[in-house]
Amino acid sequence: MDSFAALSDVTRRRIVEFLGPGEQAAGTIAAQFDLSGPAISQHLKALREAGLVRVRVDAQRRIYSLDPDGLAEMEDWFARMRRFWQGSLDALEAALQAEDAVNKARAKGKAGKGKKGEQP
Amino acid sequence: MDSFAALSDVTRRRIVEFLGPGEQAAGTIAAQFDLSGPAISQHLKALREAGLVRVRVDAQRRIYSLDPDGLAEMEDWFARMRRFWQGSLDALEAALQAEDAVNKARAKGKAGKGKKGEQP
DNA sequence: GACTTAAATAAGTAAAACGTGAAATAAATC
DNA sequence: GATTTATTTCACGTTTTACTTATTTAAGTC
Repeated sequence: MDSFAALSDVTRRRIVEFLGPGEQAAGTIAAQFDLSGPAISQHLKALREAGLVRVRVDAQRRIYSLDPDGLAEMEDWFARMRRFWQGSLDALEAALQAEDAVNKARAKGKAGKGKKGEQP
Repeated sequence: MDSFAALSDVTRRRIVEFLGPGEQAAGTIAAQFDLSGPAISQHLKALREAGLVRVRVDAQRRIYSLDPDGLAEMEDWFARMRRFWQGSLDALEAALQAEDAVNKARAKGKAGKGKKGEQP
């Protein structure tokens, strides 16, 4: 299971959020949810295998914490994508400004007629 | 389907990546994959409903593009979480430095005994 | 108006995900 | 060493997902 799939589940996302402030025992995590222990245990396994959390053993307890590496890896994807969609945002702004200019021009000259999607 | 679930699928993620550089017709997108047209159409629907992409109609063609809003919304989650795991990273660095200091001290004094994970 | 092109929807299916209760594992306590 | 505590693993039912092919919708083109 990859990191994205791991975070597709709301419960797992909430677990990650819960671990934000600091490490927590499996039982403490489970107590936050209206689900059976095994259910949480399986979610933790998924997060572990996705490299999003780490376990530390303390007697019978398993103490879970965020794995910054796994999370950073996901952010990388967004960083890579952001380059593009930031561009899109810029393009959108430009388009809106252009449209605005056209509207102003129209208001002045009140020229009519035009198919869909043209910017004269 | 929420945005995270939408991106949990590799194909959908690849579609988003493919749309990075700019808008593309559904057919062009489908051509990138070894899947039937309907399969891609369904993936596009999922991405649309998640608010990650937009469609524009051009005759029979549907031109898809990234929806910066939807993508930004996801990044917000990471931004919110980053505050925490940045802290964790700092803690990790501190821990590594501390470990380093200990190792140096050991090298000097050549004291033995320790748990697993030491590099003699 | 028939035909082609482009895409979406419908219906069905096999595989995966998510939950449960029961059993197994393992450390601490009495 | 039997019992309690914390958690995981197992077996299994239900629901969801990701595909497929067949059909429908809709806009050109001849």
